Amino acid sequence: MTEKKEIRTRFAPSPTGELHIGALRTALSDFLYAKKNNGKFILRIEDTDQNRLVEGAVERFLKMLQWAGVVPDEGVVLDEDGKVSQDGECGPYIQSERLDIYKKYVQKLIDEGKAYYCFCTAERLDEMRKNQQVRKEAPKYDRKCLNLSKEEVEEKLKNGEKCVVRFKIPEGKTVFEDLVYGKIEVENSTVDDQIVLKSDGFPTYHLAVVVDDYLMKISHVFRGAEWISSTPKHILLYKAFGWEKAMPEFAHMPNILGKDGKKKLSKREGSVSVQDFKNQGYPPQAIVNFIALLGWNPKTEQEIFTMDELISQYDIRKVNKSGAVFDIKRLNWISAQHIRKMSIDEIYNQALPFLKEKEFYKSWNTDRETWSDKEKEEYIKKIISVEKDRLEKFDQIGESNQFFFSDPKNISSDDLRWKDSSDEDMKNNLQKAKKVLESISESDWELKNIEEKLLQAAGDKRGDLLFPLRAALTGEKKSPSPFEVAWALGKKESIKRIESVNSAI
RNA sequence: GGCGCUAUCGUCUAGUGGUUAGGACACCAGGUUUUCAUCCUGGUAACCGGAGUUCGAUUCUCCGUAGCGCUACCA
Repeated sequence: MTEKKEIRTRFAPSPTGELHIGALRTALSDFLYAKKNNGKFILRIEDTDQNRLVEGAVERFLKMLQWAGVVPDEGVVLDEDGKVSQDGECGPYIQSERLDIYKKYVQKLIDEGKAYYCFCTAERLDEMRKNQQVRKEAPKYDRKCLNLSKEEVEEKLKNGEKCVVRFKIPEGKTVFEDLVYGKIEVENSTVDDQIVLKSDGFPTYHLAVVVDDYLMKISHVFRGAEWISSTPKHILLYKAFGWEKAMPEFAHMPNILGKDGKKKLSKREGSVSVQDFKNQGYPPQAIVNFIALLGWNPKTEQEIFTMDELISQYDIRKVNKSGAVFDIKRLNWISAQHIRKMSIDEIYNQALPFLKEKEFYKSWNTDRETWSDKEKEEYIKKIISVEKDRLEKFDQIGESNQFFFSDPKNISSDDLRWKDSSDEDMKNNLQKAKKVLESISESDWELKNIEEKLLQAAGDKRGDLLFPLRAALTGEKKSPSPFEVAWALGKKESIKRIESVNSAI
């Protein structure tokens, strides 16, 4: 008989800065839950504090969500041209454009005696709180203005006295079931008569969030744990409006903690904004995988997830209650796993912007005037396939294998030496390696062939042949295998490098 | 101070009224490998404390302790 309620989740950030990694996690929960249940994921902007607005923040939020693949279905979205726009039946989705709506509902509360005007000055409130502190009482508004007569209120309003509207918290006890934290009970007497409408005509968060979630038919509210103690205010507001039946489910998410394991992850310990992680070259899939696993864990022992796998397996009810420390080493590992699973083309597309910033790339690039773009691309892709299993994030591309982009640095015979072989042996072996490589035609210049031929020539004394070759090709004490390096470098360059080393020692 | 919440290896976590308390990251040691990385094998390492309930508590209850959050005309 009862129709199943449509699942509608929302992410409702304040445009006061960059998208925090913790906020992305909340948004991800919203997104995953909506997708799993065939629902809608809505983005609303909560800009009721006009003093803290940051220029361009909304657009940057949206861009980061898009990067992460956490894209809203409704509300404030990016249009085809990447411009901020709004889409949906329940708009506007920006709170500063909904002032009339809030005023109407506040008036309703006042008319029904559930809210009242308050003309107290900031000074008086400060004084009051100070005294309460001294008396070791909970700081709470003393309801002075609740006793104002109708005439007094009208008089003051007529005189244009500055005022706010407060919600009159009813007596009793508020109990609710949080999807993550379970049952939470609060005595209403410990809750302050919350300001719902500020003197500048803007609502506070508490009023706006309730009105909007109701009007936008939000079924589930996922938000940070810092909102737990405010939730009773919101529930009481739903009741005051008579919207109990439409009340959403609440799920509060524990904080992501910094290294000390106590405080919230903060700027002083490095990256906190999604933009920072993007700039460092983490693939978005890795960030999503990592934050999904922070405070949550599937039944299986699986560690690496695609977005689709997360959608089918993520369960908000299984999210942990305690905060989780952000462990960058684990992120790096997860990131490396994702990069390994990517195709060469995919890595190329994502890593190229990082490579282009590198000095060693820039000079290599200018030295390759005669190369076509296609030749360059092919070369870079070969390097990527060599580095693929060694990469944690895209900005590491080329970094530890710069010999691909410039001549190897000068190496001494000791750098070439395998165990205790003599200089003479090394020279002979380099000659031998060179001959082997020369015997492979350009069209047969494949990794498999190169490896096969070299191993054949080396017999059971692999190090004698391969170590000097590798060192000659790279000029480094450590590097990928000589097969891979020779293959990526190409026949001509490989032979050239062997020759130049051979004549130097 | 008041209110609320939390507590398993260093970290992310699984788990149960009786388990050798499991996995992953990190770390350490071996092995494979021409070096590096990968890969394989092994290892170190945890139930915050105290009572109570119970034949038996990491698990249930209470009390501590510690930490976090809220306590704004911020969200």
